[in-house]
Amino acid sequence: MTQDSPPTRRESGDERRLAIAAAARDIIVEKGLEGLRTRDIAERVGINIATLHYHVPSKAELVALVAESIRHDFRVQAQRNSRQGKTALELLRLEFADFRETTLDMPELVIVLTVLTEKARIEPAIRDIMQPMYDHWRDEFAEIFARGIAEGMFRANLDPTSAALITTGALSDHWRKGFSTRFPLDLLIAELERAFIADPKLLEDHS
Amino acid sequence: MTQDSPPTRRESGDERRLAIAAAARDIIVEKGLEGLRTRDIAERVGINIATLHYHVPSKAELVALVAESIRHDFRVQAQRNSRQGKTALELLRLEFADFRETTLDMPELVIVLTVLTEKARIEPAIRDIMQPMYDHWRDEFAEIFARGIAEGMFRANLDPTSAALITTGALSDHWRKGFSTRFPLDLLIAELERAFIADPKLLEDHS
DNA sequence: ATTATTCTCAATCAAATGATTGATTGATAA
DNA sequence: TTATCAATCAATCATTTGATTGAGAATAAT
Repeated sequence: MTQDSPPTRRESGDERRLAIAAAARDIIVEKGLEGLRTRDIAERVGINIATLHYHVPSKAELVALVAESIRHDFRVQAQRNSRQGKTALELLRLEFADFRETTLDMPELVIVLTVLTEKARIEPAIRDIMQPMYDHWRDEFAEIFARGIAEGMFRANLDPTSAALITTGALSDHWRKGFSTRFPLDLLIAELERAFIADPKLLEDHS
Repeated sequence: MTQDSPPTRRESGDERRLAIAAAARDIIVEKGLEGLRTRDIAERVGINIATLHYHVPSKAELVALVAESIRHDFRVQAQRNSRQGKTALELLRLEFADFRETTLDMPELVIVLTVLTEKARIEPAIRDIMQPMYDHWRDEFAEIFARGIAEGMFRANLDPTSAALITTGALSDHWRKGFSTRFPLDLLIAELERAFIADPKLLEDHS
């Protein structure tokens, strides 16, 4: 009776909230935000509904919790590779590599991001969390493009912000439509490079 | 008593279904798909819930009806301008103009499209309706790019499908984030042109 | 005029759903 | 040891919500 699976194991508040967020994300991936039920989350975590409400008071706060967990995951992901002493083109390729890794390692992350982005349109609290994520991503590209123009590597008539929006838009859209025919990401990225580079001869091929 | 607003004016089945779809779309824009309630639709149309169910048997069919109505609107929109005897660049600009018109005239249309695209991830019946729309849009761009390369107007190293995905992705993403800082669409489109054109000198400016 | 069909509603159901209550258990500090 | 707090659950509430029933009008067909 002592070696059995712990009958009433107790988790700390933070652990529980993490588990709740994870379960909620799983369900959002499976059934979308409409199909998200507090009962289902509680069941998946293995706790009572009342316990769920003890840790996360309302459903609105639950969705906010999920949004925060997404933001956290992206922050972690964004800090994996060093950005020191690299040319603009190298930085651009680093961004592309990061994106490829993320979509490969955690495709669900990207689905939940999409769902919450739509929710952000309606719920200001969610918007306040999601908006800065996109802004930051876009600004990163914009800065890379600006530097690349100064280096003479990218087109002189390139508008950094527009190019950044095109890039993030194309990448977002690519993963968003993961359900449909998955076009090779590498081809898309190669075309993006050609779109912004000053001279094709500058494009040494990279593995 | 005869000039008054008709007390029990009867609509034909088709008219009612149109009104129901329109009301549903309004509510989706306001509250998202989660906030879509049959009662709210009935109230907005001015009919009883039972009457709603008479015309549209279930909620699933209701969402499908909305999807169909979206498809219909896009079909109509796509056939406004003639595509006869135009160069690839002219065709590309026509596509851009169509997009600009649509997002200006019916921004809600685009919101509902986004919502249903997410729904399509989960619901095969909706996917079957939405998927061809995106495919068609992308193919249209791809064909324009292919022709433009043959004409020598677009870059010789351009991959038509990739370029089409970048274009539709960038445009989709732009309207999707309508809630946030609305970056000028014209700047985005101008950058897209520069990204695919063979020689900047070929870009005569257009009003 | 009579019949059939289409359209409409008041009333109601059954299930789902977010949330609360009141009590219990384990850990922690005094 | 005892008082306090954090974590948990069974039971239940109050609405919400998609859907149905059964009956009655308006319209069209014969």
